Amino acid sequence: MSSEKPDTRTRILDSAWKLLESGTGGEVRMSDIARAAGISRQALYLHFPKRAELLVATTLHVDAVKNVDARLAASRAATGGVERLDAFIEAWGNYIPEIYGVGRALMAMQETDAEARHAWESRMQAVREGCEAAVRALERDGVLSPDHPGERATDLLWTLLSVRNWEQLVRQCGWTQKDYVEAMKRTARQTLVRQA
Amino acid sequence: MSSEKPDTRTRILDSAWKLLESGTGGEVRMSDIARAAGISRQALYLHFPKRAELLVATTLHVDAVKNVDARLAASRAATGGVERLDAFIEAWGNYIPEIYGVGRALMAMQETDAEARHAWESRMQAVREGCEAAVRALERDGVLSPDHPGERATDLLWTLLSVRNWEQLVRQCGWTQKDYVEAMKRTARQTLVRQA
DNA sequence: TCCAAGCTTGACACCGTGTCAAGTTGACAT
DNA sequence: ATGTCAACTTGACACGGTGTCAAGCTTGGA
Repeated sequence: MSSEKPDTRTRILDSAWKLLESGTGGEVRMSDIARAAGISRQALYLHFPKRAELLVATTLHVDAVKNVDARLAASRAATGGVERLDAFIEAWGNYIPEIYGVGRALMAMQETDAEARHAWESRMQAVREGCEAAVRALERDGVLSPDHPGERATDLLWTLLSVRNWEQLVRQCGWTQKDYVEAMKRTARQTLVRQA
Repeated sequence: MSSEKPDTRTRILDSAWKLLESGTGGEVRMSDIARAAGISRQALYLHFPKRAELLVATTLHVDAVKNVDARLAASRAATGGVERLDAFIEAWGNYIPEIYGVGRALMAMQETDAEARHAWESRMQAVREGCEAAVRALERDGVLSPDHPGERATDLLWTLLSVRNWEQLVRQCGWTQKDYVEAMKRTARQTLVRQA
């Protein structure tokens, strides 16, 4: 990793990201990425022996560029349970479109490639933990709805905030990003927060 | 269609369905289906020239066997808006696991195959219409939440009841089917029905 | 001057889909 | 018996994408 010259590697990662983001419709092939990075297909395999590895590296690269960790962590600063829930949904919800292209490719590979599946799952783990933290904050404040015992509330929130749901509402139904975030906040509050 | 002997065709469809349902982990290949049906791979292509066609035919076959239309239609019998919402969620929610195997394969092909995408979308159209009908019933009763103008309520319900969400909650989080249906009913009521 | 890293080109194996040609089998009609 | 037709068989192959391998070229540093 650290022994490698950053130049070419970064160029590859940037190209891959750009191609995946623009979502040309068809799948993005290794040869496409190589061409975009200005190297041969075989040289690309010198850097990333497997397609899945390249995809994983690209997500990490995007994460770093987009300051994902920092943005998700910041949402934990809110003191009140409900405010924290809102802040988390806002942070993650607005992050989805920025990583969607890469995530989409990783999700598509999940079905076949074990490595890709593992990568995506561990990636989602961060989100899962964010959901968990938000639910715990609600619990601490005594405002968590009694409808969802155990981990159910976390499961539900996690599912509600899935990339697939964002995809459906924003890409297919044509919602704006703002609409999406507001609706998710409202829905989460209605289902997870004990009603007075 | 009608000119074809039903025997082999049905055997193929049954085999495909069974293989897809059992979800062996890996993808189900044409050769797997042919072997299961007791014919050669090439003969399978005689019946279904494209993989997507076979998948589409299999879904229709499953639909027919499972009486999908009848079950979804029955949910419209409920008079009250809220009861109809409940009935629809119950009908569709309990139908998901029965068609999941085939749907999964079709969803996986969506990314690459236009025919598969179209088939899946037109398939989901029936669900979408069910959601629409349920929302209209709420509207007629004057109990639809004012939070969701226009088609938003339908979009939200449709997304909530997506196969992916079922997959996540039941297959990944380990919810029981009953838990899932109850939670969806509750969530739908909390978000779509005007709170007193 | 030599070496090594990083790249190049070209060839190829593997796998799954889809196609094609030629031969086999069995039912039915004359 | 003979013909014929449909459904099926085997075997071979094209295509596209991933991943591998070998051999040669270029460039910078000791």
